[in-house]
Amino acid sequence: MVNNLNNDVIVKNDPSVMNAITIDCVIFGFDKGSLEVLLIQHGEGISKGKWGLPGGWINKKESIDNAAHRLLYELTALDHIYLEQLKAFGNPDRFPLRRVITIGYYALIKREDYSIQPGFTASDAKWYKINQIPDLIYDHSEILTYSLKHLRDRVRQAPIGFNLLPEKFTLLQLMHLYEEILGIEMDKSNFRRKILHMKLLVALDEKQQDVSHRAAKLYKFDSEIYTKLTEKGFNFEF
Amino acid sequence: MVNNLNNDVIVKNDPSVMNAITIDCVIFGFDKGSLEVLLIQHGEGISKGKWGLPGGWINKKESIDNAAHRLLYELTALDHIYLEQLKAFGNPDRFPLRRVITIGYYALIKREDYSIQPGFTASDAKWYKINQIPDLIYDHSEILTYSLKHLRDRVRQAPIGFNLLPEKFTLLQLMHLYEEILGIEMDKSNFRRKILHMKLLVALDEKQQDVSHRAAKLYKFDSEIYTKLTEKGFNFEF
DNA sequence: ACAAAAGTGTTGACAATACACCCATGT
DNA sequence: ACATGGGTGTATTGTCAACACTTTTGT
Repeated sequence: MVNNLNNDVIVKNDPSVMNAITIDCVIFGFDKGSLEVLLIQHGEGISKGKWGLPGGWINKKESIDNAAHRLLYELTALDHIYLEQLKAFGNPDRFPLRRVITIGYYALIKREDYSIQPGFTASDAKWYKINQIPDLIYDHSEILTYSLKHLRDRVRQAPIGFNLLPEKFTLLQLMHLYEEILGIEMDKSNFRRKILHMKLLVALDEKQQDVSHRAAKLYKFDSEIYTKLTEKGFNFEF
Repeated sequence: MVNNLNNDVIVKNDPSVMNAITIDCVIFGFDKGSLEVLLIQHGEGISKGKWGLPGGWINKKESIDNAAHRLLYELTALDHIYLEQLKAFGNPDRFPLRRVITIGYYALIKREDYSIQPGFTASDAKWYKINQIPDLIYDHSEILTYSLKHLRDRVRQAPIGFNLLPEKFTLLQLMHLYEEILGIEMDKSNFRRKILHMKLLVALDEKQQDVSHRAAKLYKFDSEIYTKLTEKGFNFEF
């Protein structure tokens, strides 16, 4: 399932597919305090053995957003994923065989909802910590760098970080997420005040289980509240 | 010069050109207190007489950014323009004849540097005030709406508004620009304090000429200062 | 003198930061 | 009892918005 997404395996002549445009996805996850990216190893073709971003071709009859969702579903078996277009990457020589422009997307997924199925044949899929990324094929490093920068900007201006966490989370987990993504240290007390003051979180009647210290209260993000607040002019900012 | 940019005139079979991807540019200008967009009227083809965004095809050997710059130069004869990619638009039926994906760009130009040359034959190019836009071909309204939203976001987070003003401007001109783009009213005194406090502007030893009231001091934007400040962690924000 | 816009000063409300401290719980 | 993280309180400083006021200049 994974390896049919290697977009250099075959130069497509399938007429139901656009043959000069691909989609590449940067899929972010968050696990044990680290921001990670899902990479796949190409099993065949000119870049056999090398790692790259999961991607694929666009069908003639689907929108590009649809194509991205479809590819993501084919890869992770996850639906209703947070997904946004980054931008198009179009250096004339980015793809060695011929001129192919790619449209970058990035997705945020809850790691708890997803377990990797290793691909067929020689292909492999693996999570890499953001500071331990191997050399990538084509211009995929550039795409990844761009998406990381974009994520850092976005996460400050819209409440999208929640998409990386489980449904229920503690305030400190949320803070650690921000610290990891932004690469800064934050003050516990001030973070609590700020995030609670926004009233985007719903406090649950539940606490952490099986922790070797005082259990923290669990919260969840309420996107309805957020929608209502933005309509009133509220602006998320970190 | 203008009408060869109408991207529906001929379905290109030229092998030196990518034939399933175009570029469309939203070109913003600012004149007499109004935000405006440059539109062109198609002279031939299926959408003859209709207005749309200037756009064109991508040469096989040029990057997409280059293509956008080239098209912009061909259209406005202006060089060194502020230009940024918006995103790709790819609904399967956005273009009536066949599947074409377009990459949107937006540009900010100083109206004083530019005077429209009317196109050949029946084509025309014209500035439209942002709230008097006619019906546009294809999905160009969507692209314009998106770029306007994007401009409003961007202008708050980076000092790009200056690209719409003359080299030398007064603080009130700058404020009116922000008011027009953001659609809000601002306080003169607070605006001055805020913008001067950022120390991005250089006060010139010059004043307005030929005004029938007290002449205001002229300022210019110094992008070097901005670069240095951002390196130190400064963050433009409005 | 007065209109029109330039430019300054003051205030109160509120948010950001730093930091000290107490609380609950498992080992 | 102590380590670990959960959670509260406070004092200081800075920023934002509202608005009243003075200055300059052309007519």
